[in-house]
Amino acid sequence: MSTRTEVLEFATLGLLTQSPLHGYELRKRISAIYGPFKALSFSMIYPQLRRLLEAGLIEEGARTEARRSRIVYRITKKGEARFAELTENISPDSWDDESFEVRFAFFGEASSNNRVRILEGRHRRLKEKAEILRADVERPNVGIDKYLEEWRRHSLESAEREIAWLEDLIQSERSEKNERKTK
Amino acid sequence: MSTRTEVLEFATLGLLTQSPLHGYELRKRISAIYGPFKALSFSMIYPQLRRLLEAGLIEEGARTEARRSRIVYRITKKGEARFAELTENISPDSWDDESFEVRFAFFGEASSNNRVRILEGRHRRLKEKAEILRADVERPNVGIDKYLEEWRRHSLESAEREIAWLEDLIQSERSEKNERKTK
DNA sequence: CACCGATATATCGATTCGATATATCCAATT
DNA sequence: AATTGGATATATCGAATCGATATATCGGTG
Repeated sequence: MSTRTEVLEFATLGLLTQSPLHGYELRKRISAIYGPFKALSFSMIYPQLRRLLEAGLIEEGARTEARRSRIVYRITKKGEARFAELTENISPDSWDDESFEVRFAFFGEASSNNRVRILEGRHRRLKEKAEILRADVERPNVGIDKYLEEWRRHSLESAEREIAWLEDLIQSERSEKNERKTK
Repeated sequence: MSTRTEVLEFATLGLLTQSPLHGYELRKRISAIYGPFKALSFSMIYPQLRRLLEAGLIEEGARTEARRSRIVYRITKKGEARFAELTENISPDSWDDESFEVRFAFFGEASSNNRVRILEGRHRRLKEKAEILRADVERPNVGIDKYLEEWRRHSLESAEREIAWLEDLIQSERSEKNERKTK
């Protein structure tokens, strides 16, 4: 799941697993995952839907008479299988900001093992990032712009906060799992 | 400064203001501004340098005999003027993540007034973002995935921390200015 | 019932990325 | 002294992606 196209395929199948949708609504929901000020462009959505349709991963639902110009898509068996496959299939790209964001938004669909693996991967990646930033920040700096340094300090803090957040999540994933076991 | 090309032009001129550089080194330094795991691609750098050369904003420095395949560029008067112009010319795009990051990295080159204006703009933008997230998080949620909600909560916290960070910076910018005045 | 903003699908040119090619420099190894 | 390999350095191409815009319909308001 490295390119945006792949991330989009995952998000599309994931959302259609929950309920049938048309392109416009799909775009809104994916944009909502990305958060404010970061919408997904239409030119990705519609060609994408056609691709998935041709591949038999989604199918056209019944067109309501009321809104003629609206095409509702629902997921097929094949599409569900593909989504499950993508969910299981974690690559190092999954720790990238956007990939992680989307994977995280569909955690409800994944297994607990899977959730933990993804959280740990993201955790590892951020640890690496933090180490690099820390080395930059703590090095006695000669001739480095003080504002750039200040930005790095802030980035380091952000990374550390996300690391702590991930640790909490991993913790609670694990304890939930144990609870289920001992029940 | 909306497109990546424009951000890159700003960063290039800014770095060349500080010292002459060749493409490879330029790319490394711009990537350093972006932080770990987010490099700039070569296909942006070299065509960009040619454009700036043609526009007379940069010029080829003396080629050292030692390293034949290395072309060092330095900024021209015209280039310096252009950089000053870009520094002053703030648009709403300047509050976008990437634009702000780069502008911030060249704060040393800007006037104090300019610094404050940029910080305040970013502050405004993040306030807006935080409000939207807060509304989402605090709304009694029916049927929203608990992980997506958790992600929003985390995003809100990050935004709030950056807001506080910006407020500190604005504060210290202002007090420095006053100190200079009263001297 | 006329208007307008939100809904809905669609496409195009321009931008940007990712992968790769080619060659050089330099330090370590043999 | 020759060889190897990894970092340095410039360059380009096709594919992916964006941003802007066109077109039409829907639903509520005056």
